[in-house]
Amino acid sequence: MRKITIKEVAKEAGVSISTVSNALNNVDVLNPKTKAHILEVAERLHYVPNLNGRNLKSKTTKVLGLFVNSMKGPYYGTLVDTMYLECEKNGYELQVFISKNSMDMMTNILGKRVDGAVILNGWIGEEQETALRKEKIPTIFLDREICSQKISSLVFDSYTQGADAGRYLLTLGHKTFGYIRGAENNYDSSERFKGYSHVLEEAGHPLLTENIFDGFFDRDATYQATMKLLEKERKLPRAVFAANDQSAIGFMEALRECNISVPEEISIIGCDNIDISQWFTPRLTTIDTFYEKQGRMAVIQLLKLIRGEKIGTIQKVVGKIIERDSCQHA
Amino acid sequence: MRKITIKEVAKEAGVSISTVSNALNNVDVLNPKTKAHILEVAERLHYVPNLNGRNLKSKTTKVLGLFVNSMKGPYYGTLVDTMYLECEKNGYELQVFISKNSMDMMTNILGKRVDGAVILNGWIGEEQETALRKEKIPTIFLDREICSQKISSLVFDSYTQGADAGRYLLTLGHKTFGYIRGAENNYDSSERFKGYSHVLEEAGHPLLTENIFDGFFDRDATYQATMKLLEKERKLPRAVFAANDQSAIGFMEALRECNISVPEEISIIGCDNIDISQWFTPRLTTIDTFYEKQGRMAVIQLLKLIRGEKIGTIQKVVGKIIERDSCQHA
DNA sequence: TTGATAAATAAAAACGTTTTTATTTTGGAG
DNA sequence: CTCCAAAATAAAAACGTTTTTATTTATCAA
Repeated sequence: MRKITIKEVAKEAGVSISTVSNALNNVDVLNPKTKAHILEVAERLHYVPNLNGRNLKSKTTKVLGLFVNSMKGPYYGTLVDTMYLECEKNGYELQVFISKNSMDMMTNILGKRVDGAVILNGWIGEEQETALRKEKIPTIFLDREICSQKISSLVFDSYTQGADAGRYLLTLGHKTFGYIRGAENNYDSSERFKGYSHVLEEAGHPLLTENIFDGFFDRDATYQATMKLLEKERKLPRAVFAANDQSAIGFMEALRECNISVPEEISIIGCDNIDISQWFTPRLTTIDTFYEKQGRMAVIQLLKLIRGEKIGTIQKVVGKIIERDSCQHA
Repeated sequence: MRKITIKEVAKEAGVSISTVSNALNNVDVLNPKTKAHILEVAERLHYVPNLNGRNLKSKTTKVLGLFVNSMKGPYYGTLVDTMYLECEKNGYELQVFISKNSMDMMTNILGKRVDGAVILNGWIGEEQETALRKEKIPTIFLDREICSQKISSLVFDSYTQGADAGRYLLTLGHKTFGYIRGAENNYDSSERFKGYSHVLEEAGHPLLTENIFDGFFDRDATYQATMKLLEKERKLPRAVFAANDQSAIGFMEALRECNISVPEEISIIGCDNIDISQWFTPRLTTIDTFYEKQGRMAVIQLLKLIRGEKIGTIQKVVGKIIERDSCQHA
């Protein structure tokens, strides 16, 4: 049994291939009867169009691509699922491209495998940015602020989140502060740091370098680092802001292990409001970044760029503090 | 500035397009000097091959596809990341196709967008299965047992997992048992159920219908369902097996809310050994399903099918009980 | 030098579609 | 009937590659 192409369908139905194509893409130029007949034949032969041929000629794929270098962590699943929902609503497919090297990513984008791209944490540099700009590929960046005709940014307002966290802890009367930072060179982590430290500085309680800890956005890494820290018997700050909830939780786990009680001895506020933060004991005070919303907005904005309804902009999603049980007055 | 195709590169380099193609795909039939020159020109013009054209003609994509209907939950991230690693090692790309309808999925597979497919939870039926078999598309199923020339299954030995859980709880001397099942019609959930209930039955302590609870593999759903259940003041079984860790944790959270202590009043064993199970209090006794291993094995097996080195088989990954703090003697 | 062979390059065909252009068929008005 | 326009269909071109086949150029033994 040979491979069924549009040619076989045409032959079997006794029409030309262009007529089959028209029937398939419901162009309403056909006699309804012929169309029905062709569709019946296609169905019977189990014809499935070759997407490479189709996409090559039509220069469109109806696919949006999400480009990431990993899927680990509670964040991605939600992001993908909300993006999918919005794509489906608009007749687009969603495909996720995993890649730790920016070349594969660029090949897929510039090689026309998608109509538009959402880039989360490709380690892409100046060169790739300009390539995307020049080729006018509709693109949304989730991890940096850049914008051009076909490129939009949709980032968390991380600076303000940091500032809010700082102000909140100050309101509670704390005087010594710590920060658990995320991955190096990460936009969100460094913005949160800037906002946080700026507010503390202004209030006359600057963040000391020795109180900046590494968490890498990771629960386990933070746990390990904190345990190591605690071996040294050094004095900890009274209030801590973690760059994300996972770090906050890893931190609290280490503290619990060492019988340091939260929030009595240390207040801690996280960021992201991931599912688990409301289940942990003590329930984690955190900043809701509305990251489910981000996925939806990214798709909506990307479709506008594709359709040419809008040119690129930089949008910032503001967060909101969720008060729970991990912070208390000094 | 027009779009750069292989034709532009050929003209600029003063050679034919077939020569450019040869240079690009490092076929070693070219004069090294010409090849270097062509590569230099391609680089300078920022040439990127159109993947649709390439894949159309060459009939291969060097892409493996993972087909799922959702990405939520701690399981997927790990699966994807381990699959990616194995793909990369073998010169393949990994792309994840999200889709809640089986048609999109089939279009992508039969439409030749991937060289092989790993199917996790497409709701695919008889018809799709035979289509895949007939077309001889290399495929790995992670959610059912089927096999043919180009189709392999790689499932958890869920029956044995269930039986092991049952035996373990029996060993601890328990007499009344419960089961928190997963999504309806789910292979793993029903296999675990079969193994579990069979062992209990044989031991003379059959699982009562009233002690089968709905968890849908979901922490929150299980929590809600359990809270509802506890309103009724009915007697709970002394030992419970949950179809996955998330359910186990949702269950324990509800119990804690109602001041029922684990493991003193109820012993509970989960399944999967997700990250969080070792962090939860009490630390969850569970069955390690080695699902990171599954991702790697799936890719390895799929590549063998693609290369024609092997024909389809059904493989079962056996699990192992991890004893922690959520179970104790009756 | 010549001729044969190998090496290097070019030309043409093919992949499976959609799109553009051309042709045939149909349906009325006169 | 005949003719013309509209409707329906078919033919041909195009999309950007790789692969197959053909041609040119270089190499070297006689």
